[in-house]
Amino acid sequence: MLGSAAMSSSTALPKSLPMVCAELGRRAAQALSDKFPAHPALPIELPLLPASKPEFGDLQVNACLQLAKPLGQKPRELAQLVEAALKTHPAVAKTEIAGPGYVNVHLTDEFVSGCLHELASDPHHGIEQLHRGKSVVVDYSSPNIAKPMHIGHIRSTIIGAALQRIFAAVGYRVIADNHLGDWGTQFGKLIVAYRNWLDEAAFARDPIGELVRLYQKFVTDEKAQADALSLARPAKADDDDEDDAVAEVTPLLAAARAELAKLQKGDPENLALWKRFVTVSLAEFDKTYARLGVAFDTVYGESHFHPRLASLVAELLASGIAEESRGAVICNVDGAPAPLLIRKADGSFLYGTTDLATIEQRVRDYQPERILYVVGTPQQLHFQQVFFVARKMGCRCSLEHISFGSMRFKDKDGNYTTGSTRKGNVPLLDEYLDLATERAAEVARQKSADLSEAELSEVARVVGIGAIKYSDLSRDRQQDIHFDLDKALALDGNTAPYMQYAYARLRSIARKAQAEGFQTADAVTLVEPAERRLGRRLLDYATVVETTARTARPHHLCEYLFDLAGVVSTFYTELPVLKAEPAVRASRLALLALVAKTLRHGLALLGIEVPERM
RNA sequence: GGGCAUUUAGCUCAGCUGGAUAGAGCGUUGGCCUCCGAAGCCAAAGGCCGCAGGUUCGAAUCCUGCAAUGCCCA
Repeated sequence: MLGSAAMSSSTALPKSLPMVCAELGRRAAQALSDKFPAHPALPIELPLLPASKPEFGDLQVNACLQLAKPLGQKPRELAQLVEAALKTHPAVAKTEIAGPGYVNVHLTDEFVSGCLHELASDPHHGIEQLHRGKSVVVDYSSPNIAKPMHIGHIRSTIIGAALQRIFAAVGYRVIADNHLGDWGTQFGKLIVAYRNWLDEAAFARDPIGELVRLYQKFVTDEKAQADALSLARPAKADDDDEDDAVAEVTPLLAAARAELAKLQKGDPENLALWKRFVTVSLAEFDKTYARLGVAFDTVYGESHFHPRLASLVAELLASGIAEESRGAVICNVDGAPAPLLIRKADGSFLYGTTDLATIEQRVRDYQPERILYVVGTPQQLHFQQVFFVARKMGCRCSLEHISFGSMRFKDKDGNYTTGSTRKGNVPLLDEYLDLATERAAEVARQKSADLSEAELSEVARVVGIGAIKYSDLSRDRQQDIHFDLDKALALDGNTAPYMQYAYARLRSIARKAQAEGFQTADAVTLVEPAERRLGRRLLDYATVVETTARTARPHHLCEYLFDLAGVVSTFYTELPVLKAEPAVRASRLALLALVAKTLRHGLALLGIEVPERM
């Protein structure tokens, strides 16, 4: 094996930040293992981290502090070995040992400039296609048939769609699946209500609205029947599962159960009605998805898996994964407080049963490396159970619950409470999008008087929808969301419009340059600190996208883009571009073009469009 | 009762596998448009990182206990 002196003879400059980090990390590790051969504490590659402050340079090595004890050395002495190995690398301008044993690395401007040049022509924008040949399933949105999408659906839809694009950007084959809630006990009620009380005109105008009205009429009328007969009813009158447990039934409930049983046996008339509910609901959902720029690869609703459930349960019983308990079929789950119920005593199946059948199909059809469920935190136990059983069934892929917190709404007193669709204090998704677009239009009319009416409405759409998406994506998923309509619709600060504005300004500068016939340089020259900082920051993009994909946390990308927009805003207020001397101007135009490209690319991954003018 | 999360500036939130003096946005205060777009830029004030122990060269980050809040299961 060659020593570190031989390794440093390589002359080719690496072409990306991840590449140089890997090379430096190997060199540093090599330097230490030359001194301490085959020591177990030594890794193959020391991690090179981004510098925690600009004055510390570009990269830093902290590992000397950790290795000091196992190697029995003083941290600073190890740091000297590492520093000596790093400072001869062609991409390194300067190194220094600081504090108790940090090694700070400053990269050369030539290296940064070379990476920028590479970036400008790279179709993947510097993002390594590390996952080519692997596939990932993203299960998201999943609204219920015959119910409108409300604001609670927005997180799953927007986060899921963003992950769909982000995974594709790092090379995965992505299968986005909308696992529709299209099968359940509510359809018995809906069929009864539809046959008895349908208002054709209302249904033609607003099919989901009419289905909701019918459903609600069923619930109130049934409740009235129960009261008249003095029958006890559970407190949660809207919970279909609760109704199943009711022993003394009203005529309406009896009818609903009968229709449900017919539907489940494949009665042609009921099946046709059910299909109608599905079709009209999907048509409505598709309108909303189009507004949001969301597109699925597959829409396998729960009903798709229904034919498989009985045999699946039988197989699980036969293999001993499931067992009978008080008439029901359950799967015990190690470490969970409760087993997974897969068949009730009355013979009906549950979400968990469908979920297992779904995993089975996905594994068979796609052999995915990962399956992600973009579903709220309340489902946590459920997924813990389902994943455990799926693994017992032989599923080897990574099953991940991409959870997010519950929505809490501000009430009249300014306190946050859990909203309720039934109380009607939860905005419908489409109305919310309308509201945001109107708000954006007001601002646009005020700030951009020179735009035509057509341009204005396009800007309002892009900015309004973008603001909504960003307000969801920029928060880490896990926590509850304190939803404040005014804040969600705000267009200043850490918001999509801030970045869209930066983009529009960059485009404006580029247009003027083109009109003047100014040249854009082939390569960027970094002279001023603000230039250097901006160029350097552009190189982080690829790593950020990779981190975002790995952790499935889009807010990392949001944070980066917001920071980049801030850095470029400072740049163009501090430094002249069009008025700089020609050579400097050409370089800055190239730099800004790259920033614009990065902003557009990153925002596109989040599903946010950018306006050329606003 | 059992389980899972959360607690960081007045408010809403970042803080990647432990690393150098804890960061944004909003709000507050003060500057900047005869100069490529003020939906912008610059600056200031504002913190026992829930509390108490522990682990170590080093803890907002890891461990234990406690408290508060939220959710799930019966």
